[in-house]
Amino acid sequence: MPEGHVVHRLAARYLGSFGGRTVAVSSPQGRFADSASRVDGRVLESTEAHGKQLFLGFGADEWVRIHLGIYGKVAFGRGEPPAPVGAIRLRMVADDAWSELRGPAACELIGSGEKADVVSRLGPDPLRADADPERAWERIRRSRSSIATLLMDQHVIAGAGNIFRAEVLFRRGIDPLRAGRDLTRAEWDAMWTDLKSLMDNSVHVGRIDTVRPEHTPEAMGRPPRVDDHGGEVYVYRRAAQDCHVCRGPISMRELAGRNLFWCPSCQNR
DNA sequence: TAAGTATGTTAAG
DNA sequence: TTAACCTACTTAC
Repeated sequence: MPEGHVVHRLAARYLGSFGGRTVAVSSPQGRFADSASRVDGRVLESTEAHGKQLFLGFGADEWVRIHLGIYGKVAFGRGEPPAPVGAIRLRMVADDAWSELRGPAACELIGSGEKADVVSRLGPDPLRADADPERAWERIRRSRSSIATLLMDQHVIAGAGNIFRAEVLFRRGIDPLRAGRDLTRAEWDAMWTDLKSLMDNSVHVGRIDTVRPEHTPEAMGRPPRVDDHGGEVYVYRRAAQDCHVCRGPISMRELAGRNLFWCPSCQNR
């Protein structure tokens, strides 16, 4: 379930459950076993999220870098940890808390230099206070790639994924296939501001809700909608369904290997 | 039992 | 542009 908001929530949760405490670290599945033994019994001192990258800090120079990929999940609990079930790559246990990481694309122990390298390759993360949207704009304003492609490129903007991309483009009325260099500065500023507020909200509520109050099914006099990804959205995974605003059909096509959703009538700018 | 699906990234061609 | 790779769960046969 991983776009950037999930990763920021995980950083807070790992810190809340284990920060400043001695933790038992293991890898029941085995693939992280050698590295786990090197931080086993140490104190988890800090956690950081940069886009979709999660870092768990042990001492000044040892970091567990986690990237959930498309399947990765973390379960947390209190009290005695359950017997291992399935492929648990990273298990962390303190005296009264435990966590289990399954299915990450990456889980590795790295030094602060490698961590800095990873972070330096990322674009600004709208969820971070130190984000500089100007860096993203410098890339976008020169690029022939579509804005839809650019929004998913972690070197341009870090943390947005397929849902935030589809939803912010809808909310700004922007045709996803427009080239980055054809966007105006005002359009970019509005998009960044909107993306930031959508992502901030998602960190707080733990799901992606993007539908404005005036467009909810209730406000539009329509039956409430149950979405299996858990949030209220305008276009994501709503191919061929009615647009909440104009009631025309939502479009879908594949773009760079990912499904792109948009409303051709509302997104004409 | 097999196939299909998923909010992602990387490497090979 | 395509395939490979992480894992669990749902649906079809």
